Amino acid sequence: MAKAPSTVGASTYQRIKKDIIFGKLEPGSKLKLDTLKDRYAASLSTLRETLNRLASEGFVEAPEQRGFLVTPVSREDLIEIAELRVLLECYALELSVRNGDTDWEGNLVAAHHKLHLTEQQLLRGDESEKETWKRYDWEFHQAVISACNSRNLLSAHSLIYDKYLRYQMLVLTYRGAEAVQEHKDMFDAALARDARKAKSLLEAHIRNGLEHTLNAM
Amino acid sequence: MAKAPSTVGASTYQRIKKDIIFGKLEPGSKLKLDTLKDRYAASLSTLRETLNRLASEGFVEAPEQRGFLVTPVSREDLIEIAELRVLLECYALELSVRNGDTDWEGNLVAAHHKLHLTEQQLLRGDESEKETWKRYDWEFHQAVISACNSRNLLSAHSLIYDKYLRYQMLVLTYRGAEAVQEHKDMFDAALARDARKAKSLLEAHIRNGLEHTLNAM
DNA sequence: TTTCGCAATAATATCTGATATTTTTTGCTA
DNA sequence: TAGCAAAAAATATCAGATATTATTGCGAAA
Repeated sequence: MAKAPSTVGASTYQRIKKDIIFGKLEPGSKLKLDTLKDRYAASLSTLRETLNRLASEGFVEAPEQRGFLVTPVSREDLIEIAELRVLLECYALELSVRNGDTDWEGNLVAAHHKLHLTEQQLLRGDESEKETWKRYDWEFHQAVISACNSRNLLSAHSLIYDKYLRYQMLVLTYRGAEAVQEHKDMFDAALARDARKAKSLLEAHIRNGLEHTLNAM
Repeated sequence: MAKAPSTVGASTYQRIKKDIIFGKLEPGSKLKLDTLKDRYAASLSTLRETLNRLASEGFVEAPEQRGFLVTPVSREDLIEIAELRVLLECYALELSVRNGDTDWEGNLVAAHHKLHLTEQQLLRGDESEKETWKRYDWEFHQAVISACNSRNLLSAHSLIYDKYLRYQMLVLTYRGAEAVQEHKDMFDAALARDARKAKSLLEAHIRNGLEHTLNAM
């Protein structure tokens, strides 16, 4: 479960990234090195390494000679990200559904099961597990495309997924039963190896999420 | 032309990246900090910042606790990158051809002109300008998709283009007249706003380049 | 009052050097 | 030759120090 990073650098990286995605570090806010030093208990050099990395991933901006700030958000940016996610994830899905073996199926079933359980909890009003839910959402989408056989594609997707996720966390509202159904349908189509159908369901799923998030912004 | 970066960090970044892409730093080779310190005249901290950035872009690997190395190359990786480039660039091309205004056309004409001139030189056997040629190749492909209206897409494309470029530089052979023709046809189709045709030409262009590079590896 | 310019203050980028850890190498033994 | 331990080399991390650059606040000029 990707825990316990051995080095200070890796751990700071994960924590800051998470804080950006989950909104604890507000979009557009200045990242003053001295402040971060206390907050994350890391040295200046380590922090700068981390921020450089996040800058190249696009979670942080680094205008020359002016330090760092959390990348601002905007409707246009969200739309771009959602469209890019559609492009990458649908493509990966197609490859994955074509290539997936028995292991892939097993993993997919497990991932959907866990996601589904958590979604049921949320529907019942138990909102205590939002972070868990998001992890399972990630694991599910990841499982679907995991057999695409392209590390490069997976890593591009992972980046764009995280950026999309930040916007979802920003508005903090749960789409509810519809999303549950969309996951279920997509899951079924993928298992049935119906790539075309799965793709169109996925596309709709992402577009609906986009719509929902835009309305809530 | 993106020159004269004001800070040491920015300049080191550009230089190392360039050296990786153009093969001066060999794939898989260890990047020892002390050595780099001399070679790039930057301090340890600055170097580590730079390498972290390059690591997150995928030009460098950073196995924990073991420093840095130039990302190795492989046939599979090249294929993945080429396919991803097809996906991103074709998509961006479609958007761009639909949205492009007069400025876009003007810029495209200029870019193709410069590329074409340099290609003529290369055909005549003047290989002295390989780096220039590649810059114009980039400017041309960039110009085609520049009106796609998505910063996120453009930056993803830029990254993948550079990775693809490294493989081309690795084999160092020029594809010649065919490639020139492909550029020309694509240029014409784009100007004529025939997105479908331009896309299929672009796809073939990239696939042919891939084939060529694979054979030369 | 608004604007401009400059001094004071705060923050950044960069470097050097030190330390604790971890990897890698070397060399010896079984 | 396999295997292990000491020695050497590198790494990750930190704590200052300095020069440079950005920001802020205030008084003078319009």
